[in-house]
Parts: sequence; C-alpha cells; structure tokens
Amino acid sequence: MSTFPADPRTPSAEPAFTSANPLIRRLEEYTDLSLPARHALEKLSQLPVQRIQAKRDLIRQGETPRQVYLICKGWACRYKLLPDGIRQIVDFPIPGDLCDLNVYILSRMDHSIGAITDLEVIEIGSDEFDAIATERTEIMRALWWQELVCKSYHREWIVNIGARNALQRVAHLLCEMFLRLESVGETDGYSCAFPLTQQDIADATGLTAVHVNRTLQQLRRSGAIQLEQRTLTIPDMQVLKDIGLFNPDYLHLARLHRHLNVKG
Amino acid sequence: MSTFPADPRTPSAEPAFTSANPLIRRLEEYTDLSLPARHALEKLSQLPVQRIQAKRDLIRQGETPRQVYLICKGWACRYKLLPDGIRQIVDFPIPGDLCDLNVYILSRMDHSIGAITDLEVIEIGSDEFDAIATERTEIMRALWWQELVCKSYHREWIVNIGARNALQRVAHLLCEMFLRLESVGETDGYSCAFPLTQQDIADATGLTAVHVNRTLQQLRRSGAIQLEQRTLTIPDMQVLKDIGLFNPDYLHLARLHRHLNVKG
DNA sequence: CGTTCAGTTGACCATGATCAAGAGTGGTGG
DNA sequence: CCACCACTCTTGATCATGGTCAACTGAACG
Repeated sequence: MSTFPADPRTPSAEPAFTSANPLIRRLEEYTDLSLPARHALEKLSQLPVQRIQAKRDLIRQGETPRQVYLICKGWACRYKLLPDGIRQIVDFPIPGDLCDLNVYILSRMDHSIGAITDLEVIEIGSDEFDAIATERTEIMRALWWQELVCKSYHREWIVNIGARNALQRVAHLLCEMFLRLESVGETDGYSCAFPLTQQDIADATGLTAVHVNRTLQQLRRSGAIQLEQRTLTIPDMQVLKDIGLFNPDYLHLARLHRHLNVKG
Repeated sequence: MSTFPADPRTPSAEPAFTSANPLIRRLEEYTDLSLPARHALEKLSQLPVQRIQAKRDLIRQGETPRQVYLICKGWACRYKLLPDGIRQIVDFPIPGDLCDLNVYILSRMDHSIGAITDLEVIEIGSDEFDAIATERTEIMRALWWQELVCKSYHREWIVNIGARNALQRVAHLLCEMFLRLESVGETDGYSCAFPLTQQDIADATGLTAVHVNRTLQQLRRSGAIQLEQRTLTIPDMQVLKDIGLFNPDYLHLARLHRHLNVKG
C-alpha cells in the first residue's frame, strides 16, 4: 500500500464466483481479487483454527493486541464497559470480519471483543500478516477498505442510537445484520441464524431488555419479522427498511444489487 | 505502507519540539516524525488554503470525494441527515484533522462534512497525496493512525449516546473536545474557543437544544465549566471527567501526560 | 431599528426505564 | 429420570428522564 492507484472496482456484470471463504467473499464486495490474491487468502484460512467459547473474551480493553483475529464462524461483539457496569456494544463482527488492523498501529485496545456464540477464529500473527502486506498490496488495500467500512458502521450506529426511536433502532439493527450476513453467504433465503439475546440487542441499541422485548413483539405483530429459536426471518426487507429508516449506502456493498430481496 | 514495522513510538522523555503546524502536532501524538517527513508535511501545508464559510458543506453524503481535506483552522462537523430531517453529528473535526482517507478507497461519501465556523482547509489532491504515500511510508502510517483514532472516537460516541445520561454526555463531549484541542495547541491554559451552538451540542449528543441548555446550566452551576461568548473554561478537568465518566484512553494520546491539567 | 438567531424559561407530555413477578427452556447432577 | 438451577423471555404497574411546545430575552448585524 505504498501508493494509492485509482479505485479498482469495476461494474462488471458478473464477477468471478465468490468463494465459500467468508473473508474472500467479504473483500470481493470491494474488488475483484486476482487469482494470486485469492490463493494467498485461501492459504491464510488454512492456519489452525482457534475455538473460543461463547461469552469468553478474545481480548480486553487495555490489553496489548498481539495478532489480528479473523472470524471464521459465529458472532462476536465489540463492547465497552462503563464504571457503573453498563455494557455498550458498538459492533457485532461476523464471519469474514477482521479484528483489528489497529494491532499494528495502536498500542492498547480501547474496547473489548467478546464471543456471542462459540467462535472459530484464525489468529494472524505479525509474520503472516506482514508477508501478505508486502506481497500483495491489493490485499492490504482491501483490508483497509474493510477497516473504513467498519468505521462507517460505527457512524451509522451513532445515528441509530442518537436519532431513532426504539422501534426504528431495533429494525435498523436487524436490517444491518441481515444484509451483512447475506453479503458473506450466511443467510438462507429470507432467514438467518440470529444468536443475540434481547439483552445483547438492548446493549447495542441503548435500550433496556424489557423494552427490546416489547419492541420485538411489535415488529412481529406487524409481520415485519419472525424471530424465534435464534432464527430471524424477514419476509419483506422493504417493510423492515421502511420501519428502520434504513439506507444501505453506508454498508458500502457494491454488489448489493445482486442480493436477494433488496432494492438498494 | 507496504509493510508494518513494529510500533515506532518510543517513550522518549522529551521529543523534538512540536510544530505550530497542527497536522504535524497531531501526528506527533503517535510518532516522532523524521526531519524529512516533517519537511514533506510542512510543504503540504504550503498548498493554497481554501476558505469555507460557516454553515457551508465541504462535501455531501452521496457525492464522490475528490480530495482529502486537511482542516487548518476552525471547526467542522461530520453529520448525517435522516429522512425526517433530524441531523446527527458524529464528529467535530478540528485543526490537524484529515477528512478523509476513504477518498482513495470508498467511492461515495456516506456522510456530509459541514463547516461549524469559517474554515481554512487545504485540499490535497491524489497527486500530492500519492507522492507522500510513496515517498514516506512513515507518514502514511501516521495518517492511518489518525484514521484509526477517529474510528475510536466514533466508538466512544456510541457509548456516550447509548450509555450515558444527559449530564454525562455533555460533560464527556466537552472533555473530549478540550483534550483534542489541547493536543494540537488550540487551547490557552484552562480555556479554549468553543464555537458550538447548543443546537450543535444537541445534534451531537442525541438530546434537544432545550435540554442541552438546562444541562449546561447545571454544569455551570456546579462550577465544572464556564461557557460564555463561545469560550469554554474548565477550571478543574478532573471534576468534569468525573461527571462525564471520562476515560481518555480512547483518544490514544501518547503524550497526554505532558498536557496541562490532566492526570490520565 | 427591525430582523434573525442563539439562548432561556415554564408547563406539560411521552418514550422508554425501573421494579417485580412469573413462565418457558435447557443443562447438570443426583 | 427427575429435580434443580440458571438464563431468557414475558407481562404489568409505576416512574423519570428528557422531549415538545410556546413565549420571551438579548445580542449581532445590516
């Protein structure tokens, strides 16, 4: 990444078919990766997988990060704890997401990363990472893209919590997570696994669990969603988007138009 | 930035004295820049200055960014507008801040940038920028540091709006802005220029202007702040930090300990 | 001097918080 | 196999933080 060539994205009608590898799928939202780049990424994914139990932390606020984590399977959460014990979740990393490039730049974690579900992660040490960074500036550029997109999620979460009411907040969160899951192939038609408890949703939206409960019931009653047994179904995404004042631009999903059930 | 050398920060007791140039001051929070790097940055700052009137937008959501803006003088705001007209501010860029590196990676702005005060900005086109990026990976690394720190601000704003009450939110915002201003030499002892209207503060904290008014009065009555004629004075930072549950770690100010009136 | 904009104040209201109790579910060990 | 426990979800009653609406003040500016 010593130079910044022009944006390599091309509006190709049908790009090379996406991999089952979530990282590759994710990065291909941004650019059509070259074959050698894909191979380099495939090789990364063959590093030994670490398994983390649900509710454990990968890393805690204040610690010095030693490697980048690539989420292969399961949901994580980035969160901060206030002195009074309140937990604010600021993002839900899902398969294909990296936590965090700042390993190489910031010396201490300013937030914690916890496992929502059992996780499979790959820990990428500096050596492997530097090798990629050196060999394939194309990949580094795609990784920085991911970092900037995650920053865009953060901005939208500020808007969500600061400017929307309870119903809109919850609807918006469900839209975001569904589309992000869809973009890495983790949905099945109109449904996806949805492992968050109502307390998790509350900590992410700045509401209480009690009120999230009532809000979800309202969304269910209106027919906008089904949510039971940790499975979310969105029969008509447009309805949910309208409720949540959802505009998908901030997800920076270039290939959004190819996705099922989404008008953009 | 084709490789990631180890964190170059050293806990030197007294680094080379900081420049009057806010960008250099800002980047020196992260690393002691080499002399050639400083010269390259000084040269940047000699590009022609653009003046933007207060309340004008530098760039709007949906537009394609064409250059990086460096704020030299004045306050800006990043914000998003909801369909129902509500404005949520997600950051206040101040002198030394760049908006945005994503020019080179993201194709469309997902938010707008407006001028709070009259601004002086330098527009850095791709050519100048690529030259720096190529010649001085040290600078690129420092610029990415700034990007990641800004992302950390975003996270803390999510926490601020999602997990703090009105008094805490406003106190926290005042702490953050004062320390950020201090780190680029824009404070004067216990005081700084503070051009935000109560409506601006409201749009940044998810409150209403009326309630911000009452909250500021409470902070004034408690002696935590003085705020009049667009000048903010914080007689005892510790008091305000306690009110706002403020922990400065997320600012990633390595040289914080050198700052006046701050215990860390 | 009138207009505009920011700040201020008061009365009233509503969204969502708090508190409390109970139901359903899954896992664990006796 | 069942009893127990922990956790999540659900529901109702009540409360409070902060929103809404409206009017007024004061300063800046042409």
